[in-house]
Amino acid sequence: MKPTGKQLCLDDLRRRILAMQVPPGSDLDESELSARYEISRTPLREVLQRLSGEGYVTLSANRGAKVASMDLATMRTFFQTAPLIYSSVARMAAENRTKAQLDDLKFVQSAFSAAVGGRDPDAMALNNHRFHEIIGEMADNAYLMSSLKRLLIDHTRLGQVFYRPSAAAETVAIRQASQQHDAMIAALEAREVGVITELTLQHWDLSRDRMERFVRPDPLPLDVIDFVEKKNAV
Amino acid sequence: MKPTGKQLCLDDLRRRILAMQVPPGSDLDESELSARYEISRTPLREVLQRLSGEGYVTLSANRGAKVASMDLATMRTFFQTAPLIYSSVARMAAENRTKAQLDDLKFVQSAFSAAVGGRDPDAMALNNHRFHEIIGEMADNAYLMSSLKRLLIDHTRLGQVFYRPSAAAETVAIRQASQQHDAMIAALEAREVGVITELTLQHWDLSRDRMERFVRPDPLPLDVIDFVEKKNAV
DNA sequence: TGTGTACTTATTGTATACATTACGAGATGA
DNA sequence: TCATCTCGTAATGTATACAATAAGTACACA
Repeated sequence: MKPTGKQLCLDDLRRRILAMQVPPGSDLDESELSARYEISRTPLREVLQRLSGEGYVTLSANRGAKVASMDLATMRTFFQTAPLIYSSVARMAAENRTKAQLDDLKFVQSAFSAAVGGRDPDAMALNNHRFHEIIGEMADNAYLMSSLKRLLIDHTRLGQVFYRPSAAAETVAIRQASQQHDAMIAALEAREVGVITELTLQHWDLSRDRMERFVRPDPLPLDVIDFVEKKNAV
Repeated sequence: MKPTGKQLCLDDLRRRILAMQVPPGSDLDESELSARYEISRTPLREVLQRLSGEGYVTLSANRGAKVASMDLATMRTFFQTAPLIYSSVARMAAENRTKAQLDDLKFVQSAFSAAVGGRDPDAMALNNHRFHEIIGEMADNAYLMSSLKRLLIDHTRLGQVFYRPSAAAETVAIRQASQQHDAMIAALEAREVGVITELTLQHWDLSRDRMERFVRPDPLPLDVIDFVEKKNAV
């Protein structure tokens, strides 16, 4: 069964937004997209409506679709909300997970691990996204799932920095994150509620630390600033 | 500016679903609805897509739209999740509320109070819904808002019992709820985080108590059962 | 009588033409 | 030179015709 162009469009747009291949706030042109995915505007618009419902894009009347923006206010809310939802979801996941979901999770984690080994930032980001989405599915809570998915969109987009190691410290952190994934799988398998909650918060702290470092980077040492100024003066 | 039929359709469907005028799980026929609201199927489908994103309806491929169901599993999750989200939202609302939002809230509460006086169950349910939605807007947290809105849909639908007083105890509870609303407004105005959290949980307890009583009603006294059996035997 | 199968019908999904709205370029005036 | 208005163009929003899919029904056959 050939995947219908509509489904392809939906998946691809999600992927491209998560990978920041289309930057936050950018306009999405209906004609252009319908041509690209070879579907007419009617189903394309349904895709955009759906992406809007999921928080990937925002629609405004007579103005079309924009990729959801990530301004400072949004990010502040993100950092405030994520630990609450993540830990709640993790607890419920340990209580409600099924065997099949656990197998899914292991499979995705192996893909994530492979991506780390192969230094493929997009594959890392997307598999990490899916990893945490599966934990959401395990929790089996439609109410929290909607919040979680929205958080994960922004988390994955912010995390792009994380998975594109500019410094050696990043690769160390990525391996540490991968190990935390393994530990989380074990805790979920054993239904250890206390352990999964603690691991989830540690995992969050690691991630937050990296992301905040990006938002507010370490100040350059004075001599470097000096160097840059001299260079610009030439 | 005449409200476009599409907006009317959206609002009316939401209202009717919340008021249980269309029961959970019932099918929504596209042709019928497009005729009723005098819009063509294209914009109607966009309305359904949107309602699906908000959790009012569920869509399945080639099977159309159904009003979101309320099975036992859903309700179990609801009771588990609501206090977490409600209290978190309330706290943030106290921190972030604006004057304009507070005025909105007072206005809606006066409408709610009037509905209580006028014994208008639909107006009570809808104004109560809006009351808590405004508190969500005050919190200014897009992530939690999506969860909150979904919770409120089911809360309002379950609450239909609450606002259609069969026993005298219900009217007493409704007046108590209304007084709690007033207290919550005061706490939000004063930005008393501790107070609003406490009030929110009390408000929840009151509501939950009534709803659970509906789900699992008090058992009939034995002599009544006896009477019913005799009657059926005739 | 039960079961499987082809056909009919009703409903959803898609394409396309048309209507409407927003945005910007250019003209006109102060 | 600047502001404002008008109009053209390009986008989004809507209606409708058509295609594809699913459910129901009648019929044949065991």
